[in-house]
Amino acid sequence: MAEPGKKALRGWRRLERVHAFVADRIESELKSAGLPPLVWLRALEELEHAGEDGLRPFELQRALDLEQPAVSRLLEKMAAAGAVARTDCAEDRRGWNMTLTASGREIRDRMASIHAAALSAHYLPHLSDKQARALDEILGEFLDSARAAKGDH
Amino acid sequence: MAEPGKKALRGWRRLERVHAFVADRIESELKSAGLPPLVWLRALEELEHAGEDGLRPFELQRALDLEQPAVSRLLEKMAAAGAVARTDCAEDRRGWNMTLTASGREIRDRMASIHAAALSAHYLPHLSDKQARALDEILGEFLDSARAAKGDH
DNA sequence: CCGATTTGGATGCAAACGCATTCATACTAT
DNA sequence: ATAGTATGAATGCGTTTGCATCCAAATCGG
Repeated sequence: MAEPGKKALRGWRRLERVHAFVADRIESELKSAGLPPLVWLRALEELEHAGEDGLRPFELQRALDLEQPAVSRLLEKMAAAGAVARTDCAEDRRGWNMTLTASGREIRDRMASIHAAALSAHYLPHLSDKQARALDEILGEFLDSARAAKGDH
Repeated sequence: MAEPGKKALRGWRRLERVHAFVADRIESELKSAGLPPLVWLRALEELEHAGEDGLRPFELQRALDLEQPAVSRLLEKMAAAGAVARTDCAEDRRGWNMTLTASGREIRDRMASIHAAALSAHYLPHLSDKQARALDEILGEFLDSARAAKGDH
């Protein structure tokens, strides 16, 4: 294989570092606020977005791109914490619908607030508006292209 | 706090997704080639870059931004695999110098090759040259800015 | 010099994760 | 109907991680 462009490779390393830098700070600020890890926020947002009936575990799995046992255990913990409720699933007795509870919404709000604060403190200050827009656009096109590549197997 | 710009926040989410997408593929291609995880490559590269005397564990820790026990165990495994060697440290009898072995260089080469192939397959194709350059530059400035922010405590 | 503190590194333990397996239900074809 | 397969979800187990602690050597203060 031809050696890939130096600049492009360096870009990937930098992306790794930026991700590690910001993700680290988000997680640690959630933790020091006594809140669960970031993946809960993703899950709670998916459930909120899904509306009344909630989601089946396997739907959440696809949305979050996690391994199946990870979802199983995540939901177990979230249910134990009262953030979600299992309701019987009429059309498939193997599974359940997981729905957001009032307490889950409260947790979601507190997490979202810490999350936004962490980004305001550790992400936004390091980008100009122009850079932030360019980044968003480039990464958006990356993801579109990657999804297309996955599509045509 | 004021609500941060929508575009900028979306940019962060996208960065997370791109990172997860590419990192996942790198790790899984290393694994299916029977090679150790990506962090070994980082460590081996640091050691190579450090030259003759190698590095102390705590130096590696700073370079890789890992927790101290993680480095301790990583080096334990790398030593067990013959990729690195511990040599006594003259100037501080608490620690060692870790140096690269011939076998470590060989592992490094094989990992670097898989790594480059994975990026060629899963990262580069989704960016134009222009986008890759822009990304590299924006993230470079981000990291400079972030480092500066850490510097002035 | 000598006690107190700091720093480099390892280790014990509990929680988290990845993988394979298992169980139950749903689908499919004959 | 029924055998065979495929899918949703949970669980057991070995490995990895994170945190706190611990030990030893180095540094600092008197």
